[in-house]
Amino acid sequence: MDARPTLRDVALLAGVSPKTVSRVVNQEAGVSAALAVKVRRAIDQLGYRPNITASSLRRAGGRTAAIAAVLEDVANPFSAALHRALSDVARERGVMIFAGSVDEDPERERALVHEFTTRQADALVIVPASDNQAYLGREMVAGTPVVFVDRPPVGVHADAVLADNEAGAAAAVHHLVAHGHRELAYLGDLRSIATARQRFQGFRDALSEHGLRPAHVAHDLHTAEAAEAAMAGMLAAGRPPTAVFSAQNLVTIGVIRALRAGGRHHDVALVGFDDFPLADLLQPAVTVVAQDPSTMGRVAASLVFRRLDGETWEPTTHLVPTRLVPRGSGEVKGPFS
Amino acid sequence: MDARPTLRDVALLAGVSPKTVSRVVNQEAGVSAALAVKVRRAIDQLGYRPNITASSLRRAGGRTAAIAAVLEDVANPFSAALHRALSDVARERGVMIFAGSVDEDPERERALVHEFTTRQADALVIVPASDNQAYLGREMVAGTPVVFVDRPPVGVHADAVLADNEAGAAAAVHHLVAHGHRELAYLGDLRSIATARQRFQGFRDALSEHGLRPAHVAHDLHTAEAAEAAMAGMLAAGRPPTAVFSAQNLVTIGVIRALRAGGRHHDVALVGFDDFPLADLLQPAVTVVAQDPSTMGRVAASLVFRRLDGETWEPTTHLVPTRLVPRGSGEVKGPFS
DNA sequence: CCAATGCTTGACAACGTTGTCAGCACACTG
DNA sequence: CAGTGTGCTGACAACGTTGTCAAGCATTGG
Repeated sequence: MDARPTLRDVALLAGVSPKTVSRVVNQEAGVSAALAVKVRRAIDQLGYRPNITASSLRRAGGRTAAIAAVLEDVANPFSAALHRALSDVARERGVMIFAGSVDEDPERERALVHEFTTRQADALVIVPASDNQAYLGREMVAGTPVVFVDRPPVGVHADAVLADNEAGAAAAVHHLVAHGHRELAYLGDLRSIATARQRFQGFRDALSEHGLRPAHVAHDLHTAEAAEAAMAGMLAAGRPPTAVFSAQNLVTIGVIRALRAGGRHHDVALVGFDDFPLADLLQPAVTVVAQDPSTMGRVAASLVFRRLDGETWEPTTHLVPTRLVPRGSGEVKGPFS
Repeated sequence: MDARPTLRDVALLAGVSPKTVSRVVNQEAGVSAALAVKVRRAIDQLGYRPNITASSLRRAGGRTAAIAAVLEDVANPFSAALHRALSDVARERGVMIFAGSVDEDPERERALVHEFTTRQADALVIVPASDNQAYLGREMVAGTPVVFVDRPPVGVHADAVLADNEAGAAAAVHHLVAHGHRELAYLGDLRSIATARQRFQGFRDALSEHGLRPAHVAHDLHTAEAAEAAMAGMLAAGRPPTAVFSAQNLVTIGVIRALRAGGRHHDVALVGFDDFPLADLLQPAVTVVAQDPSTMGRVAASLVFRRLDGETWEPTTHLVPTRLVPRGSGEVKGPFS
C-alpha cells in the first residue's frame, strides 16, 4: 500500500542528488562509474520505476509517447487489424496506443477526441463517424498530427489513408459482368458512411461503363439482419438479380443467409466488399474484394511519426489498393456467359 | 505550432488567479457567478484543455484514470472482445485503456507490464503468456490492482477471471458420447498455455467417467496448418476417430479443413472449444463450447474498479461458465447410437 | 458599533521529473 | 606556479496542475 518509490527516494538511499539519479536513469553521459553503480543498486533495491507522466510534463514539448486511435469498434476485425498495425509500428518507437470505440456515433467521436486531447496524446488516428470534423482544427493548429483512416476528412485539411473503394467496387462489377451477369444488385451500409457512398458510386459507374444500370439497390443496411431481409425481398421480386454486390462485411453475411434460406446460393453470384475469416470455408466459398487494414494502419502510423519527427508537407490522401479474391461465389455463371 | 494554452494563460486572460480557473474547470463550489462566466469565456476563447497528465501528478495518489490491458493479440476476436468489454465498463468512469499484444511471448509480457507500470496505469488486466508472474509482486505491493483473465496467475496471489475450461471440455465429451461416439480425438494448443492443459484435463477426465480413454491425442498445435496436418494424420490412421474435440479456435479451423479435404466432414463429429463468427454458416454448422469474453471482461473490470474504490478481499478466482451450442457437427451420429 | 461568521479569492508549495547553470576537483598547458 | 580546461556533481527552477491556508470583504447577531 506504500507509494511507489521516487527519484528522491533513490537519491536518498544512494546518497546522491536526484539529478544524478535522473542522469543514470536516462543514460546521460557524465556520471562516474562508481556513483552509477551505487545508483543502480539503489534502484534495484527499491524497485524504482520512473514516472513517465512527470517526466513528460517536464520534457520538451510535453510529449507523452502515446497516440490515440479513434476507431469504429475495437472488437470488429477491421478496426482490430488497424489497431494492431498501429501498435506494431508504435512499439518500435516505444509509443503506446490509446484506443476507443465510436460505434458510428458522431457525439461519441467528439467525446473521444476530447478525452484523448485532454490526455495529451501526441497524435490522433481517426476513423471518423461524424459528417464534419472541423472541430479538430484547433488540435491541428496546436501542432498535433491528425491522420484519417478509412474515411476522408470533412471540414479539415488532413492526411488520409483510404482504401480504393471505387476501384474495388468497380472490380467486383467487371468480374460479375465478365461472368455473364447483367442484372446486378447492390446492398450497402448506411449512406452516412463515406465508404458506403464511394462503393455505391464505383458500382454504378462501372455498370454504366457496360451500358447497364443497377437492377436492385438497397442502402442503409447496418446489420446482417437488415441485409438478410433486403436480400430476401429482392429474391422474391418479379425479376430477381442474378448477381449481388454486397458492399460491407455484415451485409455480405446477411446476403449469404438469405441466399441459403432461398436455396439460391449456388445460382446467384456474390461478391462481397471486405474479406472476412472463413470466407473460403463456406459453400460456395465467398469471392471478396479484400481491403488491407494492416497496410492502412502501417501507412497511417508512418505518416504520424514522420510528422512527429518534424517533417512537414501538404496534407495528402493515400489510396491503398484492394484486391479481388475469387473463391467461387463470384464465379457462378450468369445467363450471358 | 504554438503550444496548447495552459491554466495560467486562461487566468491571465480572465484576470483571475490560476487557482480560480482550476476551480471552475473542476466545478468546485465557491466561485462567484460573475467570475465563473469570465473564466468560461476565456476558456472558450483560447480553446483551453486541462492537462490531465499534470493534474494526475498533483492529485492524490497520482491516479491517471488509465488501466492497462496486456492481451494475447488485440486483433484476435477473443482479445478484442475482452478489450471492448473492459473499455465499455471503463468508459462509464472516464477511464481509458492502454492495450498491448503479447503474442504468446513471455518476454514481451514482461516488457509490456514494465512499460505500463512506468506509465502509472492505475491497474493491470493481464492474459499471461509466461509461466510465472512473480515479477508482478512488486506492483501489487505498491497497491496496483492486478486481475488475471483467461489464464490463472502463477507465483502471485491475485484475482482471476477464468472460463470454466474443464467443465466446457467435459460437456463436449458427454455430448459426443451421448451421440454414440467412443473413439474420440483431442487436438489442442500449446501445453505451455494453461487453458490448453485444463481443456485436455477436462477431456480426459470426462472420458474416463465413461470408462473410455482418448483414441487420438495431438498437443501443441498453435496454427490452423499444424492442426490440419495432425487431423489428416489421424484420418489416415488404421483406426480413425469417429469424433473430434478441438480445443481451440484455430485448431478447429484446421480440423475442418482436414475433414473437408478427406471428405469426412459429414461423418466425423466435431465439437470445437471457443465460438467463432460464421460457425453457423459452415456445412455442417459447427457445434462449439462457447466462451463468454464479454462477461469475462466485464467481471475483470468490475474487480479492478472495486479495488480501486478501496474495497479489499482475499484474491479470488471467478469461473465464467461456458455454453455448449449444438449446430450440427457435434450431432453427427456415432456407431453406438 | 464590534465581534463573529461565511463566502470568495489568491499566494504558495508541492506532485516527480529534468534543463540550466554554477561549483568543485583535478589534470594539463605554458 | 598561475591559468585553463575538463569532467562530475548538485542547487535550483520549472513543467501544469491542485491542496492548503490565510486574507479580504460583506453580512449577521448581540
